[in-house]
Amino acid sequence: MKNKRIANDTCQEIINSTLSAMAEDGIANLTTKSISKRADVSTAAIHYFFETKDNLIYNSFVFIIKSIRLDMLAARKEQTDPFMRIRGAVEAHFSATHMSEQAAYIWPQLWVHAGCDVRTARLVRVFGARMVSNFTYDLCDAGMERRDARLAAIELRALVVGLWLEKQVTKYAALGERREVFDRVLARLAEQSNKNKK
Amino acid sequence: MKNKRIANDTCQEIINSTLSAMAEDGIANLTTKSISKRADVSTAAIHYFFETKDNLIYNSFVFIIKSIRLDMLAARKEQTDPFMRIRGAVEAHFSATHMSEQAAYIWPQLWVHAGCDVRTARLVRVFGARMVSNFTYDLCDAGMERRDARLAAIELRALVVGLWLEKQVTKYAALGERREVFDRVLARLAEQSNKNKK
DNA sequence: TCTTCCTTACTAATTGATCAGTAAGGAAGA
DNA sequence: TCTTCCTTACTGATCAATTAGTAAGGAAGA
Repeated sequence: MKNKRIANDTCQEIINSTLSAMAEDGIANLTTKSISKRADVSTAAIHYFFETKDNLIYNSFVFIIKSIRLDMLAARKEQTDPFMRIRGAVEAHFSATHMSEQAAYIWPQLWVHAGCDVRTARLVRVFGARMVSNFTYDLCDAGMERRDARLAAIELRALVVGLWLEKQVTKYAALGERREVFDRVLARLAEQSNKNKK
Repeated sequence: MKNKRIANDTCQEIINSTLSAMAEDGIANLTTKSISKRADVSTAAIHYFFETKDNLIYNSFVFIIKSIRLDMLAARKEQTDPFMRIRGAVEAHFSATHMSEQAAYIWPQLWVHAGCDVRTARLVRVFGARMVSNFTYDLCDAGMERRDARLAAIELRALVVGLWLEKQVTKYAALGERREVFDRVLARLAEQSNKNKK
């Protein structure tokens, strides 16, 4: 309120507020006023730091993509076994530790925004492509042939997104079922790549 | 313009306009004015038929869900082989024949809206649950055990949604790859259920 | 003093919604 | 057949509220 020289913190606070407001009320009801209230700053501060509302939204998306990306990379580095790397990446995707529960609701908003904003579309595309690329690498590492690995990676990524959406939005499956589906797929892939090795 | 007594057509035109406006500009930029322009009626007409903007949005969502649902049911009825039924349902989901290309972009908007509207949330949940239920039935029909069928159905549904999203938004895979991924999964399930039969 | 960070105070435009009014047509009685 | 009456299906004008964005200035540290 009175402390100064914390511009970076203020910026971050505005971004956090943008994400939480978006998650709760949807992008349709996202206003500079609602953001400024949550961040406890004036609406003018938003324009001071981000110029336009559109730019703020884009930068908020960049922030979460980066966060999850970092989480996934960190989870990968801990593991040497390729399947544990995949599992770690997926877990980071699902939990996103430092993100609040609500922030998880950002993904569909991201996809929507990608539909009418080129920058956001690229952001989403690059993130997805990297995930597939990582999975492909891991599966090759596990002994799969390049082509099979690529297709399996695409399948894996689609599955992760689909299961994520099911958990967050559609919600027809029981808690254990989701986990079991994923475990089975991983087990099958492991079996498949072992067969290749022989 | 001047013709009256075509309320049903006008209603439908407003819904179509809502969907196309939503697909093009996103739900964030959806206004009664933009809808009324596309439908070539006054904004007052929108309120006359749908009372509130929110109610119009909900009814538009109901319309597409029903449309796709009908398409899927029609596709299922044509087939006797369980795997062909699954394939038909998925194809209907991907193509949505009588819908324009743009309308396909509605899904993420639906998921977003489900996040802050209970009615929409139920709509999405029921649609997803029915799809899983249908797939489970088909897989049982093919010879799978109930439990396996249920898990495979959840996997299948997640895969369909994930691949759809990849095609529409993320766009990292080539045209053939998507098809091949799905074909492989179906082939594997067929093999799996054949093994059970023996 | 200068720069950084942010507020108060504002505006012009747009928003969803409401209003009174009306043209078209069907139903019913004479 | 003609008149009267009522309902349906809208329109154009207007509403208060809200919107994103701006201009000016102040407080505080360097």
